[in-house]
Amino acid sequence: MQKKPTRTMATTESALKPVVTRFAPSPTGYLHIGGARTALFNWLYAQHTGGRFLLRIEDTDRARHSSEAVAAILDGLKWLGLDWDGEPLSQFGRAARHAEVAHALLSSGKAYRCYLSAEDLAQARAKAEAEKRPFAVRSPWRDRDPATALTGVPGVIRFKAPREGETIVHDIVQGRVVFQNKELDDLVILRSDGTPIYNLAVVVDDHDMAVTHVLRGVDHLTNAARQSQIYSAMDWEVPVFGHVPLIHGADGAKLSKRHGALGIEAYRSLGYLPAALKNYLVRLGWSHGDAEIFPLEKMIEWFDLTSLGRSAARMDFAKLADTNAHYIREAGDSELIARIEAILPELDTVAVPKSGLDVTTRAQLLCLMPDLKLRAKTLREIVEGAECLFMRRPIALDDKAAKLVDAEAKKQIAALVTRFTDVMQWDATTLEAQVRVHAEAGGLKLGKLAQPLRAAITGKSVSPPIFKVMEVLGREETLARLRAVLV
RNA sequence: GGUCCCUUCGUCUAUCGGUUAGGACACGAGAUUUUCAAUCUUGGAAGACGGGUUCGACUCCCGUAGGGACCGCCA
Repeated sequence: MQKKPTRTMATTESALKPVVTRFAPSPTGYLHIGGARTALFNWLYAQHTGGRFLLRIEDTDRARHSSEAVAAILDGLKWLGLDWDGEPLSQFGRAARHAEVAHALLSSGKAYRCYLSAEDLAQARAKAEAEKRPFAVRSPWRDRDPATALTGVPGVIRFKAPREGETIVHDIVQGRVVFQNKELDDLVILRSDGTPIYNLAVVVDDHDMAVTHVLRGVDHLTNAARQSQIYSAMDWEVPVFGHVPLIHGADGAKLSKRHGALGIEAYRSLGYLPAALKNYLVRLGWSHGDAEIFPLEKMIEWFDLTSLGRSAARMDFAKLADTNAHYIREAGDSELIARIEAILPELDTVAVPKSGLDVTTRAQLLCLMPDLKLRAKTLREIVEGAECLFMRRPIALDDKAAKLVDAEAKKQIAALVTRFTDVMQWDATTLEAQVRVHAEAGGLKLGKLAQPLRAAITGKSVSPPIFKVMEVLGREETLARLRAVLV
């Protein structure tokens, strides 16, 4: 290595070693919000240190594996912009290596063949429960001479966990967590069919992939203890563990479908921006002083493991919406249109062309976008705000709108129509000027005229600025809509 | 039940023994306004409880209560 020491490495900015992190979902369902957050944390930390972020699919349980789920997870990560290094690794494909390690443990006396049947175990468990006694597997095969191994019975390989002393997990988030070894029993590492069990596979893979930092949900904390024991048995270096708190529903209970344990693709089709979702997620359990908005570069620059909190956070859709509104306002108009078009087929709340926008509508939408995005918290709300563009004559007026178009209003509209017919320049400024002149002449407040116009043109009492809508709709369409309420 | 973890405004959080306990979202009031927003001003709102340690605790220690996670030949 001939690396010249750079200036930055010597200065105050700590020269962090590039780390290797990973995200290791099991493909049993979609990528949920909690998974997205752990993936984000891992990704951010890798970026922060200039390291690598790897992806591994934990698919050793073939019965629960689904390739659609894998695809959904990859799509979700891509949508969020969490790109991984190299090819995603399939854990299943490494079964031979896992078995090899299990056998190495076996021959070094750190594991043993166990012939306890599932029924034996179930009985022992039931008995312990009946006696209100904590259950731990105590296999009679643990200390038996390996030569007495049964033949013809498949059996499993169990890890010979230490019975004395304690196992300490040094966790960068949770601190020093001590487990008494007598509480940890001998876990199966290789099934009777020769396939590996999760806790073994994880250790072997993380080691082989040279993972330096394992960031995952606290639900894995006890696994960290058992995994630490396997690391020691293999004489491998234990990675840095960081067990992040889980995300709860708004009521503090476990996140269920009712609360919004939606797949990431649901957030997409609800009209959230990936940047907003990332921003919201990174603030759940992590902070950087009073900062709330993190442009990606800042997020990467500031993200650290020491500022991760230890308590569970609740999902707050109002805050997510606010963050999303912020990113919508910052986004480019054509980018927003592209994102809207991407989710158009999934929009069921508004009458929009599912097939896509025609050239005219897209141009109108683009023109109105600066006004629309100021009023929307989600892409769906943008579309809802733009509904007047998708409407076809005759425009149906809702109750409030119908009320606004009373006899007096119709009189004014009739007068305005004549005025508009002669307008040279059909744009918002000119139109507004015309209406203002008319209002002044009649001694009316502008709202007295703008509201009926809005009602007649959009069918609603609220809309984007009405003169802008008129401009975008064009002379012909606008006048036609106005005349329609006069008959 | 056992083990482990957590506990500051309604929510997300700041505070790293000395602050009028700060910010953001949400909520209330006002200003502005062609509607709705946006924006600006402004208000209310918190250290679970009980003991210690200390000159001094939100901050450290212990206990209680509440919440959570894990206890599979699942991951």
